[in-house]
Amino acid sequence: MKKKEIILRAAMQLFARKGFKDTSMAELSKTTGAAEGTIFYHFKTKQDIFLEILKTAKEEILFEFNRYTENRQFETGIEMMDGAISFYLYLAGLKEDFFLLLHRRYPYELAEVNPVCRQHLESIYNCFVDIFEQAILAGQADGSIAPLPARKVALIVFTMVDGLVRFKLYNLYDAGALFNELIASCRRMLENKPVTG
Amino acid sequence: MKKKEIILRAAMQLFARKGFKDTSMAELSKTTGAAEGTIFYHFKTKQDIFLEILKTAKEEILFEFNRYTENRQFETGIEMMDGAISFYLYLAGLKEDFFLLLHRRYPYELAEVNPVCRQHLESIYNCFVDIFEQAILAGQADGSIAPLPARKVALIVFTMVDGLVRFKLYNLYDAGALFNELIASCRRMLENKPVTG
DNA sequence: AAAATTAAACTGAGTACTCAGTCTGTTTTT
DNA sequence: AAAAACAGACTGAGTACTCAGTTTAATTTT
Repeated sequence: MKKKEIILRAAMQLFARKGFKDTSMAELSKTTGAAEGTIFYHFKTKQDIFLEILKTAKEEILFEFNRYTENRQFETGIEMMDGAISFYLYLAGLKEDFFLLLHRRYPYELAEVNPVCRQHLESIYNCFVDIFEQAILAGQADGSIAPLPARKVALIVFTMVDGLVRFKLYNLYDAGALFNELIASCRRMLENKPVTG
Repeated sequence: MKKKEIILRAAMQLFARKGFKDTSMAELSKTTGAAEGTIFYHFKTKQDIFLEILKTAKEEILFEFNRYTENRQFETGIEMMDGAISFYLYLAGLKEDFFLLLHRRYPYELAEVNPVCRQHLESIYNCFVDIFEQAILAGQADGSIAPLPARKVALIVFTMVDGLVRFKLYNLYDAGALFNELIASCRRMLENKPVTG
């Protein structure tokens, strides 16, 4: 593995676990074995390291998302939603450091002044919400999901699932204990209840 | 207003908007008009300022919660839930800086090594989740809410509402546009559907 | 009521330290 | 030998916190 990639990976871990500001170049140099000069040879600034992490992660998530949608077939939209929630939680476990980073304030503060950062973040979030929206639209087509405003409800489902991830990352509650109830709650929220009579 | 209180209020605003680490004592000194020495006369360390902010905020939230529960009467548990959600969003608007602070990583990182911080945070979160749980229990007593595990579902509702607050605070989506749909989604999730036949 | 005493609040220059980023030079690759 | 990659000492700005001393306010003594 090239020094540049070693630096990127270590920086992602440190920025996620300790925060951007609380990670010094000296520390990054020490953990990677690369001299500080080497780091600044590959990246112009500390911020540039962060932006490249975000770009790489975005591409990896889009890749994982495509792999997920390709390999799965669901009977109904509501089952697709179960799968989407599971996928998000699976991804949060697979890329825990990145999700930790996404739950820090730094990316959003940078996004307010840096359009490149904003675009990366938007791509990532749109990708996530799209997953849920597509499940809802599919469910509405096959009749398993009620006729609700798809995008809005997708956002609400996203806040639920992402909130669970936050609980887990911040060690607030045992997120695993809530998983089944989360799936069941989503079903009650979305399911089509045919009007009788 | 005493210097000490001026310092506390300014520190809350700065810690919330800029972050704990990114707020220097020099800046706090400048915005309050108090010399740096004065700040350290009133607080032993920078961290102590944060802990006192948390303690004060906790007391204020408990006070607001009591005022809320005293002055309201609801017909059914499900209506009480609507009120609880509105209360949370109202509080998040009233004490925006504090909610910004609560959505930073610093409090939770400190909580992992500082038991006083952890206890303050637990009191605050338990208070919030209690509000939702009480509504669910009331609704189950009067038959308006389905027999679900009250605490777990209360946590899920909390993640939804707090997620909406996060959207608003981080300027990710227009939270106001989701309010009505959030209330409706919660109702679908909780409502008792009597079995016919 | 004026003066003397005490205590609390406040000040800002100073301290030791950390930081991102630079500079100069060496090694490795082409 | 030229170019790319690497190394680490160095810089100057910024950091939380200290301390010796000053100002202000309250209390006691005359």
